[in-house]
Amino acid sequence: MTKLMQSLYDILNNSCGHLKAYDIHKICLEKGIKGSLSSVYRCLNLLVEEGYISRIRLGDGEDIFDKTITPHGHMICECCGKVKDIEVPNIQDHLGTLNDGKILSYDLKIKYICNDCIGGMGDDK
Amino acid sequence: MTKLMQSLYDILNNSCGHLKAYDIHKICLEKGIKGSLSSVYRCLNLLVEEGYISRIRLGDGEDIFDKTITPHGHMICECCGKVKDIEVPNIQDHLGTLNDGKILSYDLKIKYICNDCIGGMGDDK
DNA sequence: TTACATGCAAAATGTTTGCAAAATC
DNA sequence: GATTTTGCAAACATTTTGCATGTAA
Repeated sequence: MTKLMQSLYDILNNSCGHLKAYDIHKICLEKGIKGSLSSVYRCLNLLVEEGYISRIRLGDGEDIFDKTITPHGHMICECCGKVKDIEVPNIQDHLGTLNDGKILSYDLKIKYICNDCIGGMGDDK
Repeated sequence: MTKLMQSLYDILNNSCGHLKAYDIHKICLEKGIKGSLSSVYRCLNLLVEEGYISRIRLGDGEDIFDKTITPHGHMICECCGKVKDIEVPNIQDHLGTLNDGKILSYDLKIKYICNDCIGGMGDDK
């Protein structure tokens, strides 16, 4: 675990938990930690490989890196882009009934409009 | 609906239902339908916009285009890459209990190893 | 003859890589 | 001094775009 890797890991863990590589890089610079975007990618990938964090492909733009490594779902607000983890208590049961092959992992992705955006309409993304 | 759009739509509908733009383009050429890859993308996007097909970001490489437009889950075999639609009967109930915001759509993605790959081990992707 | 569909090449995007320079042990 | 780790720029893969050309009503 290199110094940069440790810094990136800390940044992600002290955040909301869902950051894009670009955001992590920006926070780095703000904190005075130097590291190029490519190094950030490189280190994040290492962290993923070693199981410290996970990487999620949301579907529209960049991937996000997630401090949570256990399988879980994500709700993505189509309006403000916020990402929220969700528990998916029934999935495991459901998956248990599938008798084809061996499950490795799963991800439930829900697109929605969060209450903030419904309420305070107007603050478009 | 242009001629190319119609052809692409037909190709997708007469297939397993999950194809990459690249594959669709290849099938086009094989069938003697001329159309560049960029036109294929352009037309597929139009078909998506107009609700005839859907587009799914699997997570690793290219997107796939799906003839099924109703929300459903996908099982992706990590070994051979095959994609299988799955019913997710309990999800709807579960989503009903979330009282934050308004659900637009969802996608459950399950990575697994299919029986074919477990059985006939060796035919690596 | 006008509008629209297409092909081509170039741009855009997000990410990875090769290699030399720098930092670390 | 040897072995990482890094920065930079270039490569990369997938997808989109601009514009000139073609096709068809």
